[in-house]
Amino acid sequence: MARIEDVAARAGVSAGTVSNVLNRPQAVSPKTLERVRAAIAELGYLPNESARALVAGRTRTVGLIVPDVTNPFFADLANGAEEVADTHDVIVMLYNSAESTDRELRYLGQLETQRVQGVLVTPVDLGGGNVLALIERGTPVVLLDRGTGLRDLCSVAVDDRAGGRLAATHLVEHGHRRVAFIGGPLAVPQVRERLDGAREMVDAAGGILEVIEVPGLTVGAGRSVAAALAERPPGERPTAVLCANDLIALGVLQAATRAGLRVPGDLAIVGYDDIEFAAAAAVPLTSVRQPRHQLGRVAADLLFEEINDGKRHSHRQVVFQPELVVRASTGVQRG
Amino acid sequence: MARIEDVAARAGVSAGTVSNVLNRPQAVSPKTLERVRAAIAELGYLPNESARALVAGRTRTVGLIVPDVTNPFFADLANGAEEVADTHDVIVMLYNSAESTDRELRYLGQLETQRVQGVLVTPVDLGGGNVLALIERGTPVVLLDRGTGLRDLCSVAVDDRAGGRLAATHLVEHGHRRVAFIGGPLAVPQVRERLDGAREMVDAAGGILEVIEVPGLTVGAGRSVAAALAERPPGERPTAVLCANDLIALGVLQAATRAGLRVPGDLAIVGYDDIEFAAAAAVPLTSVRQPRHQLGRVAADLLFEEINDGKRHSHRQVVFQPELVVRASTGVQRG
DNA sequence: GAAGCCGGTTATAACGATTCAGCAACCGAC
DNA sequence: GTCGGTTGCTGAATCGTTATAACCGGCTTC
Repeated sequence: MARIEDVAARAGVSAGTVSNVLNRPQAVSPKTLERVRAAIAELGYLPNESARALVAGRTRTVGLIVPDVTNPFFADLANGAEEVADTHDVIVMLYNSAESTDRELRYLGQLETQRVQGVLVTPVDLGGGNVLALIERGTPVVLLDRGTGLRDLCSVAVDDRAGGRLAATHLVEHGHRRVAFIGGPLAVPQVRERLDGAREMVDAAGGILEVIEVPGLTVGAGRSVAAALAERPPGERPTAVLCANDLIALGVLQAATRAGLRVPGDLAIVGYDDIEFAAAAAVPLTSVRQPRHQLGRVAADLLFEEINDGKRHSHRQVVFQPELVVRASTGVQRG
Repeated sequence: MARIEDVAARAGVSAGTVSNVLNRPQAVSPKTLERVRAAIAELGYLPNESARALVAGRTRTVGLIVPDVTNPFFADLANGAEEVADTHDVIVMLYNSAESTDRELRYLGQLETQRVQGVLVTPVDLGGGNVLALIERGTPVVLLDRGTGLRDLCSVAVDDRAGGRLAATHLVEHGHRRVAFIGGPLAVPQVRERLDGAREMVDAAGGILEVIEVPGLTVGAGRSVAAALAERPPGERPTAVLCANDLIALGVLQAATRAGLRVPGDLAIVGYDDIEFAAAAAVPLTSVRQPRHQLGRVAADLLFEEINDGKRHSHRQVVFQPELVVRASTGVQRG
């Protein structure tokens, strides 16, 4: 593969000039510029990034570690981050930790030996143990959607409590007074916050919020809860459920329909995340949407700010507001 | 950040010895080994990959470009590839082309300037135009799940025709003689092959296969087809549908149930891909499963074979056999 | 006692780019 | 015709690592 010297020889100039053509073309005369460019094209020359990184002391890459690539939330977020990185001439390396601390640790290590400029990461363990070591050794890090508790770090997140309030307010305004919150484990901050927000509004309306904790945010969990709810006499059943994510909501929808409950007539449903399937469900789902793409963009902005400002950078925590998308599963005004 | 010289100074040896500790510890005396390792730990030294790559003339990375990271098929495939890469001490860089030729081209370019050892890619355009340039300049490439037409390349894929046969045979054995195939665009080789396989078996059984082409493999497409089918008088309606993927199948399931058709009583449904939602659907879906993980592993194996064998490597096309997962949507034996 | 060997170590030369001081050629101005 | 000032290019040093040849006591071996 052609090196810069080969190009230089072919164009009859020195290597330094070729480098100038590549990096500061305005410092080269039009005539040689053309000659060198021709040589580059003829040889199919591509600069060696390793050599560049070595002399520059930094690579042109940042890392992005998400807990689940198959979740559209993170795919959109990744796109947003990439757009911003692009404007900085930086490549985003994407990794899927799959919620595994081990994988996260491995990837962080890889990114560090690769000397990436910075890392965007949704930490698996909320204390951010793996991440702290990186930071101490000087790699800029921005936290995504989790671990906002860590004050001396940049982070972006969505206000889950506000999301809970949004969903609950919507139900209350539709006349619901018996509402169930389905989600879990409650130890997950995201779930907890959504619950707290919901409780706040239901309480304020003088309603009753029943909390049904489930082991995971899955379709299966939603189905078994709905099956149990359907068994109750109508008077002891909530008229609406607020689910911690759309998967649970879809499960509830399936099992409830199956058991003969009509949605939203007998049971209104609100989901969370607004995944693609939410709109495509048998009864399109009302859901809380998060500004995913924007989240990625701002996270990347913060990261580059930190990279460029160096020591005199002050960390910021950005919190986005979610938005309610109303569809058929909560029906029309009631009561 | 600490360099190898810093470690050497601290341990009272030369840089060469530190390098030996890292790369050929058996060539170093136990005493100095220990001293050097201690120094490494104390300084938190991490070798600079750019420098390593520069002298080695090759990086320790390969690229993986998939058309849709959110599709579990590719996520599993990526995991398989990564496992293999791990045993070669190589990092997998993951990219999402999102079916965009532009993005694919950009990523391929990035990978090439990064001097990756090789690339695994599901080409967006089936001719593989973008990919050919890479290959000509000497980067080993293995094609994933597409573009198997290109003979002088390594590739892995799943036998879609066999998948179609598998699904159709299952329906025929359950007594179905009026079957509809729903999928499209038919120009997509995957879809076409599945259809051909299905036709083969339905024809052999003396049945009738109706082809319903849809613009895309989406839930919405499935729903509108099912709505139309439900309008027909029972005698003119197929008793079973074979869908080109699970999303269509889920759409059909929803709309059919909605219209009062019972699944599988009035309409049996077979999907394709066996995505997670298939098992979690209102009526769990019979579907054709592909050995996704294995696909990734073998693709990576082929790539490393090519990387290590160099010129005297002969390209291979590996084709996997799919597997039918029977669930409730095709019910019990009929007729 | 000289020659050869051996494990363990060091010094040195790459790898492919960028940067920067320095130099030649040319410019208009006096 | 000489002088400062550009402009455009070259040559050398440099980044952090690995590979390799050379070295060096200490030990056999004849």
